[in-house]
Amino acid sequence: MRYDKGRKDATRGRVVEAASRRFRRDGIGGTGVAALMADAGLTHGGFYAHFASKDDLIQEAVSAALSKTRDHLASEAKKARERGGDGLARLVDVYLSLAHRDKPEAGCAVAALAPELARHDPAIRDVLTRQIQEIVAIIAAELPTTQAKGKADAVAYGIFGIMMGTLQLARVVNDAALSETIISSGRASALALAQRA
Amino acid sequence: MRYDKGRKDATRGRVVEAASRRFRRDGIGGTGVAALMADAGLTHGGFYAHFASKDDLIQEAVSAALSKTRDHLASEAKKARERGGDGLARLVDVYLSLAHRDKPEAGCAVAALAPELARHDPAIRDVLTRQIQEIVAIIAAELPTTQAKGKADAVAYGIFGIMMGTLQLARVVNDAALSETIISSGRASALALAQRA
DNA sequence: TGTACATCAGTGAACGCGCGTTCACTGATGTAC
DNA sequence: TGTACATCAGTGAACGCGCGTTCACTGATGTAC
Repeated sequence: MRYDKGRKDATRGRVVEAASRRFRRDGIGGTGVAALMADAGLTHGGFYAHFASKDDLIQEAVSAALSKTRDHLASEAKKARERGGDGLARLVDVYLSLAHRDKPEAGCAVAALAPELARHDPAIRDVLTRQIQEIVAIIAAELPTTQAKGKADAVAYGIFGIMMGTLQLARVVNDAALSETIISSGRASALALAQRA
Repeated sequence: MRYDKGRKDATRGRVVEAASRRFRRDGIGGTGVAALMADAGLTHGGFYAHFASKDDLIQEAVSAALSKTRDHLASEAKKARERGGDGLARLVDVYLSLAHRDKPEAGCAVAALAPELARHDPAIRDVLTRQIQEIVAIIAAELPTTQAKGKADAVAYGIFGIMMGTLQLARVVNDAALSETIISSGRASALALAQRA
């Protein structure tokens, strides 16, 4: 082995990171292999030394993005709880924020890509399914009263649906005031739903 | 004029209809001009006798799709009300149904295309913004108690967000049982939200 | 310590293909005589 | 009523371009001597 053991892995990580940002910002179909390799400081030809195909990268990049979102939401909720605050309210505020609306490339991959991913390979959707369940479990764990697990999960799916749908609505609408109204309506609705648990 | 006055308009309508179905099923980027012209029984070259560009058609096709969804939801809610039933419950059931989940090409264009449309021209998003407001107004009109309009609209945005987010979740998940659970959770949550108005 | 070498991550030209768009044309049609 | 004609909706070859992928190569590197 001529180069450091870690060097190729580091490069690969840079490509995954660049792809995960580009995909969320421009869509998967809207992101070419050449563009994301350039983001990682490489030329397009090197791509196939790291990945079998674009589909292979999609799976990894989407998975990496969602893991980060999951960890971020969990840690923000935990921090708020430890400060004596409301973990769920913090989670909802972080997700339904202007910062998240305006930075899709650093945000939730489900909100950025759900319809496009629904048209992709089962392999990609398998990974996604597991990760959605993980995020929903984190929401369920922050729900106020402890009831039957099924009930908490049902409410948590409703809350994730409202967060993700509201974020997309706020992004697609072409009116700044309306977009902010939508975000605060979504926050209030998500929290109201939580009371029901 | 050599052909009937209505003939060209009829052809144009067929192209818009074919496009609106294809876009919702395969995505806008995933639908080529040649494919949608073939759906309408024509060859690709004729496209520019009817539309200035693909973007021009996108605006019209998305608008046509959403108008139909709006009218369908409004008429189903009205019929239920006239039968003495709950208009909003009917609207939610129609939207969050397995039939809607499995037929994106005939369903809500916002659920099928929101993230992709958010990346398009302001002209397209302008039309969309107006049509989303119309759909939300229909939901608001079905809300149980009459309160301040602002409050009803806020709740209605929450309900539309939950319907659309839940439908996308049910479509992207690769597990039939989970998908059905998500849909029924979404229904219950949307209805619970309505009680709050 | 200094040099020759084998490795292999990364380069960039080339591939076949489908895209949106253009354009010279064709041929079915309604009208004028 | 029958024919010649002008119209123009629709055809299909061609365009330049960017896509995902392949492949012969280059050159920076760690190691062996």
